[in-house]
Parts: sequence; C-alpha cells; structure tokens
Amino acid sequence: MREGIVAAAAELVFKSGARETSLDDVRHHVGASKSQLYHYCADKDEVPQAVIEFQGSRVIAEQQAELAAVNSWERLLAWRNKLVLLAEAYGKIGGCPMGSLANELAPYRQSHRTALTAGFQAGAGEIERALLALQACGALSAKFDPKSLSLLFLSTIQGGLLFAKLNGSAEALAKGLDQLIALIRNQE
Amino acid sequence: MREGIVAAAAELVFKSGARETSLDDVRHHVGASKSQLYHYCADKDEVPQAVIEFQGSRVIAEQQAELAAVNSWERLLAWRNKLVLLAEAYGKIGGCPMGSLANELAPYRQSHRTALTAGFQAGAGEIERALLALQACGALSAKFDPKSLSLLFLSTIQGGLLFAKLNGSAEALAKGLDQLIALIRNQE
DNA sequence: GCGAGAATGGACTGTCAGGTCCATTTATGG
DNA sequence: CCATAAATGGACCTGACAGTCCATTCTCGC
Repeated sequence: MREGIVAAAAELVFKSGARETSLDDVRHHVGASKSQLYHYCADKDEVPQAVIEFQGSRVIAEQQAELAAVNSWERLLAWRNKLVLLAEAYGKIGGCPMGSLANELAPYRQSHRTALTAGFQAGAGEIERALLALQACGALSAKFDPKSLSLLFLSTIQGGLLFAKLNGSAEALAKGLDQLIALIRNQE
Repeated sequence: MREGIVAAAAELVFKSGARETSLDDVRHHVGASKSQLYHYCADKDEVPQAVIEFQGSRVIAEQQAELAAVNSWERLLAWRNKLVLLAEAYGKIGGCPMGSLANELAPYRQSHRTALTAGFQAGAGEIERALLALQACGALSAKFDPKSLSLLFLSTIQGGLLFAKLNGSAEALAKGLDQLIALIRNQE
C-alpha cells in the first residue's frame, strides 16, 4: 500500500511539482482514504522524502545496464542514446525527476537535501565508473579525472533536462551530450 | 509601486520558490495592503510572469559587461570568475534565478514558458557573441559552432547552479566551467 | 467462532491563501 | 476650492488542504 502511495505521489510530483501536489491528489489517484494515507505516513513531509528515494533508485536502475556495459565509445553512445530516449519519453514532461525535486525541495529541509545529494552522488559514481572503464581500455585519455568529469556530465544532463522540460524537446540534451563526448574523445 | 512589488516578489521567490511564495508574503514584505496589490496586478499569475521578466534582465545585466569584453581566454576566465562569484554570493541560496523559475513554472503556463525561453535565448546569445569574438581573434578553434557551444555552456551553468543550491557551494559550477573551458581551449 | 489489534471510511476542524468589495483617503485638473 | 478619479485599508467570503478523530470493518491467532 505504502508503495502504491509513493509511486502515485512520484508520478504526480513529476508531472506537476512537489509543492503543487496535495495529499488529496495522491489520495484520489491511488483510491485511498484519508486515514489510509495517514496510517502509512506520519505527515506531508514524509511523502517527498519517500519520493526522492523512490526516484533516486528508479533513475539509476534505468541506466545502470548501459553504464555498467561501457567499454568503448560505442557503448558510451549507447548510454547517451538511452538518456535521450528517456528524455524524449518522460523528460519533456518533468525534466529530471531528481533535478526537479532538488530544485524545489533544496531550500526546504535538510533531510531532503541529504537524500538528494546521496542520489546524485550515486549517479555520479555510476558515470565515473563508466569513464574509468573507458580509460582502462585506452579509449579515454588518462589525463582526465573521471570524478570531476562525471560531475560535468551530471551538470550537462541536468541543464539539458531542464531545457527538455521547458521546451518539450530533448534536443538540447542530445546536442549537449554529443558536444561533450566529442570534446573528450578528441583529446590525447 | 509595481516595481517594488515585483522586486519583493522576485526576492522571496528566489529564496523559497514560486509556489511557496504567497501574495500575503509579498504584501507584508513590501508593506502594502491587499487592495494595492490587486490594484497593480490582475491576479496571482501575473506576479511570476513579472518576476521572470525582472530576473531575466537582471541576470543578463549582471554579466553583460564581462561577456561583451571577451576577446581572449583571460577575459573569458574573468566572466567565469564573475559567475562563480555570483554563485557564491546568491546561487547557493536559490540557484539560478531563471533556472529555478523554469523548473517550477514550466509545467504550469504557456506564457511563463515563452518568457523563460526568451530569457534563456538572450543569455545564450550573449555567450555566443563572446565565443564568436574568441574565434575572431583566433583563440577559439574555428571548428566549433558557437551557437551549440553556448547551449552547452548554459546547460553546464544550470546544472552547476542546481548543485550550488543543493550543496550550498559553488564548487561544482567552478569545476564544471573550468573543465569545459579547458576542453575547448586545448583543441585545434 | 471470537476477541484484539490493525486497517479503513469519511466527517470534521483549523488555517491559510486568493480574490472581492466598499468605505475612505489622496492626488489632480479646472 | 471643488469634483472626479486614482490609490489605499482592510473586512469579508470562499475553497483548498493538512491534519484529527471516531466509528466500522477486516484479519488473524487462539
């Protein structure tokens, strides 16, 4: 039940924003009564917290296969394609599930910030591992620091998904990633 | 009077978010009565619209001196420094004034999207001009397309400022910009 | 089959925000 | 100095939403 509530909340929050989504919205969407909701959640602030964790693992799970398989530029491009595909499918609606939450909830609660930071670090870690693999097989120049580079990727993705949300098109994300990849690919 | 209302609204929205800022908050902050507010604004939706335009021109004005003066890598770095300085001063609080608004208001109203897109295009245009100047003086390789590159800069900045807001530090932005600049600087 | 505790339905309350309205005050032009 | 319109103060209405409460139903060990 709790999972259903969180999943519904995640969907609504993704579409309309955290502060815009009322508990009544979630309630109606999942077909639960008020007491059910308060049976599973202490208060309203618990919901975004749960949504952060939910989306954090979902977003990573969606890309892990592609990222873990990176051992060549082609495989990196496969990840890029997956990202653009996801952006085209969902990103135009709500941008990055984690980025939007971060933007909205960062000024609000320390616990939210902590959970969001953990999510982003996990994401950066996945990208870093892919870049390390790329260095191990000699594709990516050893002069790069995979950790910082992973943060640059994350920033680019966040920005790109923001524009996807704003313009309803993943083009900015695609172009940004392509340029970034081209830039690191052409360096000795 | 209207300017005062908009400026106060902009400040509060920057600190706490658009949907979080009530007209009463703005009212109290500027010391106006309810009828004054409704004398100058048709309804609540007019306020974010005005804030978008207000922040759009403010953000651009803040950087235009540095961007217009770019004619060498040093001058580009001066812009980078200004950006990091602004992020250190304000960005940790509310991230990018425009980016946060975009994130929150994009799902909401077409008129907001239009105004936000116009703001971002203006910003991208300024960056593009700087990059063109850099090509004109032979610093930046001619193989780059300044328009796409300006979008990559914008994405990186948006992402970096999101992390500034989340982590209370402009480090991610600084590192991101430095890496990006290094990448385009080392190419023929 | 029954009794205890969990799960549920939904009415109810308090608060807050958006918006309306009107009486009063303040400029402004003749 | 007055008439008119703009500007202001603030009471008031309405709806939405978070959260409470209690009566009822379900579930499960015994």
